[in-house]
Amino acid sequence: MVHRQEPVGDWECTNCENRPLNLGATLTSGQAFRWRQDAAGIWWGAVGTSGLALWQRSGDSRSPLFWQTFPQAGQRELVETYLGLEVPLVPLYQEWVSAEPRMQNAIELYHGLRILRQPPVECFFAFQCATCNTVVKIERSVHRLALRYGAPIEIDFPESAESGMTSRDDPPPLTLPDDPAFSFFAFPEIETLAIASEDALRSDLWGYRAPRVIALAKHLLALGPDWLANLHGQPYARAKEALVALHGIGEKVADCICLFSLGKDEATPVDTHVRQIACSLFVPELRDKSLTPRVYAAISDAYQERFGAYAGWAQQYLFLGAMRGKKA
DNA sequence: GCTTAACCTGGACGC
DNA sequence: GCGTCCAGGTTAAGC
Repeated sequence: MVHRQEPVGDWECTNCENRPLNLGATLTSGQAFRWRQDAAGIWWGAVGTSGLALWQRSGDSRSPLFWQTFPQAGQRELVETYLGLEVPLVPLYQEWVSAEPRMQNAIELYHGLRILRQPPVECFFAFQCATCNTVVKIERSVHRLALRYGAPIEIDFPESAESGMTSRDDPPPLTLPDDPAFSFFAFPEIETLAIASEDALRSDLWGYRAPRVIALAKHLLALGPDWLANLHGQPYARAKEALVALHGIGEKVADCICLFSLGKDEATPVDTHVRQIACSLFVPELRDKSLTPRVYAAISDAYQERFGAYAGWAQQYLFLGAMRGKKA
């Protein structure tokens, strides 16, 4: 990885006029853990074996999305798929508010928030780290895992561009910060994780989750290299059932994998925050109940009955509101 | 079928 | 400075 302080390429642009996007909320809403924003407001991250730089006018969900991919330029489909830009949000907002008027505030706050379509392997292992942990520490652990076992992604363009900010609506020059935090690595292969060192993972703050990561990688290898990716083509219920059958995967993590990487838009991961929201809005009778499988199912059903095929998307708006409210 | 404890770690908080 | 609590869960044992 070569750090450069001169521009590394031209921005490309996707028009978001009819597809609102809230880049900041989407990348910081606890779906993915390896995005970093530089001082110029550019988001840098890795998707598969590609590096991405993304920029949008702050606070404007209808601003065009400016992007660049590395080392191969022009991967528009990768960018649009990853950000779930094909989903028409505005009609969904109308449906959600009709079903639950108290959604209006969350929609206004996070207008353009989208569910990511992440590579399944990264999502699968990143959420192993989420058990009994904080978002800051999950980010640190996942970043260190990629740093230790992932392949470096070159962000080094042969043709540098003379891009300059000509108005406040233009993106800043695309310049990679000279900071190790902005080094990018592909997420490790399953084969690599299967022979990873437990001690190394523990030193990367994976704690008691370290042996589970290695065991799950071995299990995935035994199931076949495409087993996880093939769940994409299965119905939600079947995909979740297959995931929960793995030792170490519970309902919540299975739903996270389904929603954030397998395209199961109706999946509603029920964590402590989502549960509290559901009990305050929809199912107060479950407020004092333990989160048994039956209660988990009742809470999931409450979201899915109200918000239908995109219940997971709707729930993410409420979840982010709860998370941000707690931080504030 | 429900409750409880154990599992790592570090930041927040109270004293 | 130190002790305690808690954080986007899962599992297994005990009742």
